Amino acid sequence: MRIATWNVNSIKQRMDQLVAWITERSPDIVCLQETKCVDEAFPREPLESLGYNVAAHGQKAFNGVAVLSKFRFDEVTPRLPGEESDDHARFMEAVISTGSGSLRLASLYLPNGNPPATDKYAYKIAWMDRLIQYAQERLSLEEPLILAGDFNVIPTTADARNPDRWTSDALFLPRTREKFRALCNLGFTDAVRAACEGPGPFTFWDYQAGAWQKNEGIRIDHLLLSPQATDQLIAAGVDKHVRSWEKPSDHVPVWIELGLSGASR
DNA sequence: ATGGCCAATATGATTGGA
Repeated sequence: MRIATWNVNSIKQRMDQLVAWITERSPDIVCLQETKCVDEAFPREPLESLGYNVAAHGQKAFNGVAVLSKFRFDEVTPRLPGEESDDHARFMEAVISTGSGSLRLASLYLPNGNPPATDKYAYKIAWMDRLIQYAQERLSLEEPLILAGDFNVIPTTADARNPDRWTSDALFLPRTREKFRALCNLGFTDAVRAACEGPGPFTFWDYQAGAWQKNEGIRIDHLLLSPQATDQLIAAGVDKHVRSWEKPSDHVPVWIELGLSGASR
């Protein structure tokens, strides 16, 4: 079974690329971020025609997450617990019935947090604390669990082409990386790092300053696997070539292959 | 050469992204 995550930077602007990539990669489950689209306007039909169930949680203009699944949704729960007043559409948990039992996953879009000296960074850190709390509770279920999405965290110096350029950025500050480590150390496996030696691979290249042409990339889109999901990990990778397509997102798809059968859909 | 982009909005300038 193949599970992927992709920050598409507007679902409406990226439908052609999304369909092309799905056709090429045939993922069973896709977590999307930055759909930038209210649920009523989400382009469900072309995706349903490709055989996916669609669960979207969006808002006007910014943020927005979704999950596409060839398998049935048993539960779909928007919003990260822990702060009722947080109205950003950045998180959706889904429980999915696969041929090999139940799989719980979250499609998440962690706050950017820049500039660091503002309440935006405080919001990022508070959001990470809430994510840690959520993850701790879910790990206690001892089930296959996957946290997938745009974490807006560069975990280590191996995850940026030029780490020096990111030293004072909210994506790479020591406090940010410390929180990410605290999350991972609950028992998650960073699937791409487990499968690929660094430095790289990267998942984001800025539109500006010829970042793609110079390979000035960073790795900020991650798939974190619970021990029970890690037991099934076969392969992981990044579809870098998608960044070279016409009208690309600034992020590319990241995927894992799990040894769960997809028998009954 | 240290700057260069892209998407959404009651839009022609601003905000957010990273």
